[in-house]
Amino acid sequence: MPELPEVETVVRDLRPLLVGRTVEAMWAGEQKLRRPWKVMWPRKLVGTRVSEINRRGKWIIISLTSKARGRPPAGFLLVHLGMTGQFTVMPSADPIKDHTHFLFFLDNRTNLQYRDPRRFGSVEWFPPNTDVEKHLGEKLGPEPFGLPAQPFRDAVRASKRTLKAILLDQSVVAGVGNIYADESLHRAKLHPETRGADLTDAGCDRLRKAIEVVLTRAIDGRGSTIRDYVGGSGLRGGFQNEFAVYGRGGEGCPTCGAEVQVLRVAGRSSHFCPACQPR
DNA sequence: CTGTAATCCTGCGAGC
DNA sequence: TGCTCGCAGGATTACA
Repeated sequence: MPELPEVETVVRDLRPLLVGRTVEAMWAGEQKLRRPWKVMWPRKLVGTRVSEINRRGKWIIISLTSKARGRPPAGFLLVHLGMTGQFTVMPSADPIKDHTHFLFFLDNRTNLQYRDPRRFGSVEWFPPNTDVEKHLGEKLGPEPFGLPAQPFRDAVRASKRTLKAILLDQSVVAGVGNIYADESLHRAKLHPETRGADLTDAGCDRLRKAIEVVLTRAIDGRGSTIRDYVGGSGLRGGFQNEFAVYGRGGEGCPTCGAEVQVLRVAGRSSHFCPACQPR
């Protein structure tokens, strides 16, 4: 579900609700997430305080600090929302929904909760001396904002894969998923099956800028809710109403009116306008 | 190197 | 209604 704009919205929502709060108690369910996690949690996270929450690609990084000397070590929580993850702060009095996998009870009668019906997400704890940015950076490409032109051209043209596959590859650019890959390709007027190696300088530059514009607008719209997604305070997104092609197969292209087509590319359904995005 | 399919899961809409 | 089928925002792995 969540791509960069959704994750960014969650982080922005959660920041004022979480930073400075102390974890007073915690609960974790029995079901496995994508990676083994519960056993890694020192119970001692109780008593720690949230000092920061940040995003890198589609990952959420929560920094926990010890509240006082002699208290247990804190560290970091690395969270990925997978397809259906929801990460919210809610009043403790609210009922707990199905598929909730952990709760952090905070010091102001609220709790941080992770809910994920399909359990494709993950939650991992790392010790205080971990360089989380570096750890993520080993597999993640750069953030898609303010990218310099030449390295992006080089990265795209180094591959003979389709543009769709390249955009979904988190090691090229971090944060783009199926929705925003299709929307970016439409904005750049590039066919999803075009080969990276075949792009001109101008094509690479259009694509780079299109990604940035699309993601920025999606963040402004608080992300896209197709089914499950909610932000950190439980609010749905709004950008789904501005899709040019995603989920609009058979409907008219907003630019030229031609019928939006759907193809399977890189194993994912890919929506594009055959007139605006010729091969 | 590329592409494809399967895998991890639950839920929902389409079609019969 | 109720059933089956296919598909869904992600990421990894095995295999051709």
